Amino acid sequence: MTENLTLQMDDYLPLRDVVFNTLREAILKGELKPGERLMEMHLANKLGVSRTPIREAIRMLEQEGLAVTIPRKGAQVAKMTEKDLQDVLEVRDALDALAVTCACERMTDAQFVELKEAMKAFEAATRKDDVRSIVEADEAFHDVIYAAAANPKLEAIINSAREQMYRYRYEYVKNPSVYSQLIEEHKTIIDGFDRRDVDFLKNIIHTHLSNQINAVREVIREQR
Amino acid sequence: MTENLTLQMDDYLPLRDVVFNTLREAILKGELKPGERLMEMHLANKLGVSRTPIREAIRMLEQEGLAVTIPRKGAQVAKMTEKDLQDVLEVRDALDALAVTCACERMTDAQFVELKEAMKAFEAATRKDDVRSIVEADEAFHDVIYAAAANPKLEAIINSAREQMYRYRYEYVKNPSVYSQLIEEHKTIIDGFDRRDVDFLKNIIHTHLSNQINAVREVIREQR
DNA sequence: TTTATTCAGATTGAATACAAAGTACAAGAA
DNA sequence: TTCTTGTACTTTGTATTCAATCTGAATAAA
Repeated sequence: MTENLTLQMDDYLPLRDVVFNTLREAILKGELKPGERLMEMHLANKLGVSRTPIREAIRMLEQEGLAVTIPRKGAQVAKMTEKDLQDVLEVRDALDALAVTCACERMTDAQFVELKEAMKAFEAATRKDDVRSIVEADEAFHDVIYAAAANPKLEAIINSAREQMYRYRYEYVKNPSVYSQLIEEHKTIIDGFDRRDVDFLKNIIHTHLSNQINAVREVIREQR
Repeated sequence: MTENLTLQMDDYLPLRDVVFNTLREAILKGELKPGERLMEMHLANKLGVSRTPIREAIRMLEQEGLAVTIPRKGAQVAKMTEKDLQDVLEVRDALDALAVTCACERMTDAQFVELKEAMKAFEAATRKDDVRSIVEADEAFHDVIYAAAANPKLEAIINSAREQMYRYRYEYVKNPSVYSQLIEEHKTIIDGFDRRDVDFLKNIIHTHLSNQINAVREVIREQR
């Protein structure tokens, strides 16, 4: 359990949402580790709220696939097996293929500019060598593509899919040797959009994803 | 030792789950209509429980996309616009394509038999002319395919996607004139699996899905 | 008439209280 | 020793309570 779980009091947001965001972040960043128990009283004390908003937040995490509850035993941070990872990546591959297909058709010039800027921001983040900003910059880059796909439902589903592997992704990005490769891939993606070459893009995205498998797989192996 | 004390402790379900299932069913069957308010006290009285499990169930529905909550105003059954439907179908098309691709590779002989049986069950259900059993039989048919894909994550994501349009689907299936078409399509799908013809299957599934669009679109238009 | 304003009732948000079940561990029996 | 079993303690499940906020109708003001 992490020592400094503190609530980000973005007022006028119900506590359940604040708690949800806090726990979600903690899980994705690895502060709450897979298999770790989510005890209501403990979290309530830690966050200075009652059990009620904690419980509601847990129900939400559960539905997101980030927590698993066993009745009368409590919740814990969801674990992910290698098979789970494989499965999610299979899905993301298909969804990302759809996303680039849509984005290729629908991306506006402004969004293309945005994508190039996100690319630069990512490059800058890798130079800062701060894992958190790198992950966020990468996320932002892909968000531009998802937004360009102009399909909010797709966006939501991709987000829930990628969320499930993001905890492991943090570990992946911790390794500076992958930075240059990621930058290269992002550049190639921009090139693909420039030429509006759907098949090329699908390929790149596929590579981009599968490159992550082995590294993340390593992390999962360790955790057992 | 008492050998056959079949303790069904396993089927104990917390009230929140019972409530969740009940509300979910009610929404999918159209008993709770899009836009209808989900008032905690009201539901609590109706179901004979306190507000606590109701609130937790609402949080779960929310995460499933079946309800929308406005802080301090309450929850209501999620509405779906035509655009939403289009978007979800686009996603389902991609996911179902993945599902048949995987299923084509991985389907066992036993599962193929199961599929043929699900087909017969569906045909039988259409003869009974009971909307609920028809929808369930159709669901079961596709479940066999999803199971054969051997990817639980994919299954879960497809389920959440199709759940979002199932309420409208009920309306679609109410029209007996589509029965024969559905039966025909199911037969063709079985044929495709028999020949292990992925491209053919993707095509059929695509048709199968897009056939639903107009009918469901009609329902959505009416509701405004 | 129309527009503010106030206030009571309705409804949600959060905390607390109590009940039921699970867990851990020590004492005693085999 | 090892295995029960009883018991105190934890933790979850559900209900209840209290507080905050919203809604809408009645009233007052323009």
